[in-house]
Amino acid sequence: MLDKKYNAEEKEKKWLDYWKENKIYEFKRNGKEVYSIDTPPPTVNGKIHIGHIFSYTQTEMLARYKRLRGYNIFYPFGFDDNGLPSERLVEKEQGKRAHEIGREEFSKLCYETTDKYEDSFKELFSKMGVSTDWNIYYKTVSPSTIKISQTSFLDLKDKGFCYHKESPALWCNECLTSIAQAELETKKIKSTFNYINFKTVEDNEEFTIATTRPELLPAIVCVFVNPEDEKHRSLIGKTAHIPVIDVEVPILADEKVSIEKGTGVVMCCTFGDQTDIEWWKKYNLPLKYIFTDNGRIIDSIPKYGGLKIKEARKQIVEDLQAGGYLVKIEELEHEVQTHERCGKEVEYSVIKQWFIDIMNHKEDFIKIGNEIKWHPTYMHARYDEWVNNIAWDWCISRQRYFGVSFPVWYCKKCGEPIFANKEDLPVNPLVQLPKIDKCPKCGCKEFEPETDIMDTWATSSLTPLINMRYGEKENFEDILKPMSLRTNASEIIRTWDFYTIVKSFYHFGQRPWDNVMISGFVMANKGEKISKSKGNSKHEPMDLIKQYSADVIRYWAGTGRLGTDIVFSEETLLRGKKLINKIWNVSKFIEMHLSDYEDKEFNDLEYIDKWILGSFQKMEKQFIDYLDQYEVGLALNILEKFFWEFCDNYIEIVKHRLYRPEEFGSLPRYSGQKTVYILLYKLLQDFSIFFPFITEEIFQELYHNNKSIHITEIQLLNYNFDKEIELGNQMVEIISQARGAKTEANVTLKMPIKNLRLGVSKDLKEAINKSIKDFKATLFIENLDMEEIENSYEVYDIELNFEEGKE
RNA sequence: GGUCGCUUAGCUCAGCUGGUAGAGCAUCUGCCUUACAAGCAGGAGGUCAUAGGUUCGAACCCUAUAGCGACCACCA
Repeated sequence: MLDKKYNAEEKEKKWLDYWKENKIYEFKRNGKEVYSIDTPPPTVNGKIHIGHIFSYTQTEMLARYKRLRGYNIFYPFGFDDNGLPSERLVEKEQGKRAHEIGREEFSKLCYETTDKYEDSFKELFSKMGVSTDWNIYYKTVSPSTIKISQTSFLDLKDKGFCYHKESPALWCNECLTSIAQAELETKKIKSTFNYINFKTVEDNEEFTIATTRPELLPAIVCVFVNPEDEKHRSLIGKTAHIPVIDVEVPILADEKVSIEKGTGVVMCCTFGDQTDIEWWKKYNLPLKYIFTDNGRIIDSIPKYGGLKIKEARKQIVEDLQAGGYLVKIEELEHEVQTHERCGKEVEYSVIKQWFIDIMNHKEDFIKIGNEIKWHPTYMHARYDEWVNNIAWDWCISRQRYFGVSFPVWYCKKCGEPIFANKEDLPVNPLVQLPKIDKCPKCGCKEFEPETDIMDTWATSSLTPLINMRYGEKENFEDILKPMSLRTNASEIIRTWDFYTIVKSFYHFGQRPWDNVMISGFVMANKGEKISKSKGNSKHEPMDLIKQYSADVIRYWAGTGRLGTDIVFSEETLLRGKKLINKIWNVSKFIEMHLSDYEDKEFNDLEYIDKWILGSFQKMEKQFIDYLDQYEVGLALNILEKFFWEFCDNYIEIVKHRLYRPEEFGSLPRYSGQKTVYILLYKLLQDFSIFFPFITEEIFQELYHNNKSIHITEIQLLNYNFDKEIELGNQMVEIISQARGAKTEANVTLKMPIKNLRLGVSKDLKEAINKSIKDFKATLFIENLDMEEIENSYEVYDIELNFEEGKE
C-alpha cells in the first residue's frame, strides 16, 4: 500500500541504496546497442552550485530516456582534479603555496584536498539521482589517466603534431605560468590613454603616440605608421628618439596601423600585444623583453629595474611629465585580456614550450564539426567561429607543480629531448631517470627533467580516450569510437569540445562523438550569471534537496530549454512539488481500484477509455520526438500537460464506473481498470526520466516488486483511436461548459442537471450514446436531450436541479 | 565591431514544419466532490519589441531598427 503522504527524504534514501545494491546502472557488455555519454568532469575547485545541477541533470535525463528505449548505457562520471584549479584550491584553503613547501609536499596536499571534495561531489550527484556507473568513474590525475595523457603526448609527438619551441606565449604573472588562448577572459577595466611626444633624431620632427601602457617604453623596438597616412608619411624611414629611456628606434610603415586610432602612430614593443608579435616576426625585429616572469621590470633596465609593472607605469608617467613629454592624459575604459582562472591581466613571455599544432589543421577541425550533430543546431556556429578565429597553436606547457608531467628529459649538454618509452608510462621525470645511459646525439650522460606540467585541457580533452581505456588490454575502443553524446554548457565549446575534437582527429582521424548537446546557464537574476565572485548563488544544492527533494529539483532542471539560460525560480520548484504530489495522489487512487485487478486480454474498451488511451499514444509519440531531439524540457512540458488532463478529466469520468460496478456493470469497470493500469504504468515510465525516485516507489508497489522501473523498456501503444480522440475531446468540452454553468451558479459540481439540451453532430451523438453512462454520471445529468446538427456541437440549455442539490 | 541567441498576460516561461494566442504563479469568483484544499471548477488579463515585406492568412518566414544576453575581437 502506498503511504498516505509521500515522504521524499526517506524514500529517496531507500531507492539510492536499492539502486546501488542491485547495480541498476552498472554497465555490462550485453550485446545491446551501446549509447555512450561523455559528460563533463566537474572541476574540483570548491563547491558545486545550482548551475552544475542544472546541466548535469539534463544530461542525466537523456541517459534515463535512452535506457528506457533499450540502449545499453555507458555513462561514466569523472572529476577534473588536475592542475591549476586544484593548486588554487589548496592555496586558498590551506594558505600554502608550492614554492614555499616544495613540490612533493604540495602535490600531496592537492591529492588530499581534491579527494575530500570529490567525496562530497559524489554524494551530491548521487543524491540528485544521477544514474552513472560509479565503477567506470575516472579522475584526471590518477595514474591511469596520467598514463593515457602521456601516451597521447608521445603519440602526437611521433605523428609530428606536437613540437617544442621557444616562442612568445601568453603569460600569467599571478599564476606564474604560460596559458592558452582559450583560457583568456576579457574584462573591462578603467585605464588612461597617455599622449607622449617623440622626436625624430634626423630633424627633430615632433610626433605623438598615445598609449595605455607607458611602462613598455623601454621595450619599444620600432615605431609604425600607416603608409597611406598623409600626416605622418614624412616620418617613414627616420629614427625615433624615445624620451626618458633615451633610446633610438627606426620608424617603419605597415598597413595594419589604423590612421584614425589614437594618433595614428604606434609603438611596437616585444611584447605588448598580439600585433607586436606579428610585426616582430614579419620585420624580424629584435627582442627586448623587459618583464620578469613574476611581473617586474628586469634589473638591467636602468632606474625602473625591479619595479612591479604598475609601479613602473606610474614612475614612467611621472618622469614623462617632468620632462614635458606628456601632452595629455585621457581616461578610457577598455577591455583587456585576463587569465580566466585568476582574473589578472596577461602578458607575453618567450620561453621554450610544447605546442600542439592547430593552425595547419583548422580545415579538418571544421570538417569534423560538420560531421557532428549539434543540439541546438545554432551552437555549431559558435564552434566554427572559434576555430576560424583562433590565432595560435595550442601551448600545453604550464610552469606549475601539480598535474600531468611531460614524459621528457633533456640532454644537459646539447638539450636534445629524451622521451620515455610508452610501456614505462606513467613516468615522473622529476624522480625517474630515462632508460638510456647517454644522449643519442652527443653522448652526454647527464639529463635534466622537464619541470613543466601539461595544461589541464591536454588531459581533459582525452575523456573519450580515458573512457575507452585507450592503450589498455581490456578496453572499450570497439564501442566508444565515436561516443554517442557529449554534453556541456556553451562556455566550454571553445575549450573542452574543441580540444577533444583536436585530439580525436590526431589520434583516430575521426570525430569523438556523434552528438553534442549544449545546455544553458543558470542565472541568479535575469541577465545576471551565477558566479562565485559575485556570491549570488543563494541556494546550496544540498539545502534545496533537503527542502524540496531531488525529484523536485530535477523538475526545475528539466524545464529548461536546450541551450537556453534559465533563472533560478522557487516558483518552478513549487510547481514541481505540486506535480509530484499529484502523481502520488492519483497513484493512490488507482491502487485503490486495482486490488482485484488481473491483467488479461480484453477487447471491450469503453469509448472514453479509448479516448484517453489514444490521447496518450498521440502525446507519447511527440514526447519521444522531443527526446530524440534532446529537448528534455519540451518533452516534460507536454507530458505534464497530458497528465493534468488525465487527472482532471479522465479520472473524474471513470471514477464513477470504478466505484459502482453494480450500477455500471463489471465489464465497464474492468475496462476502466485496464485503462488506468496501462496508463499509470506508462506515465510512470515517462515520468521516471525526470522523477526517478517517486516513480520507482509507485512502480514497485503497484506493478513489480523488486524490479526497477529504470530498466524497463518503453513499448509504444499502437491503437487506432483518432475518431475517439476527436469526439472524446468534444465531450470533454461539453462537460467543461456544464461544469462552468454550475460554478457560475455558485453551486457544487455534484448539483444534478435536471435537463441538458445539446445540439450534436451525428458522430458525436453516436459517441455520447456509446458512453452515455459515463457522460451522465460525470455531470449528474437526470435528463439529456440531443438534437442532431450538421457539425460539432452546441450547448442549448443547462437546467440545474437546485432541490436535489441541497440534500 | 564580429558571431549567435532572446524580446509573447503583472511575473516565470511554452507555442513543432505559418491557419482564429497557451500554462504555472499572482489576482478575482465559487466548491470540503468517498486520490489529492499542496485540491477542484470557473473568470479577468496579451494590437506576440518596433517598422516594412512575402502570403488568402504571420508570434512563427524575409529585411531593417531598438533593447537585453553569451561568446569572440578590439590593449597604438
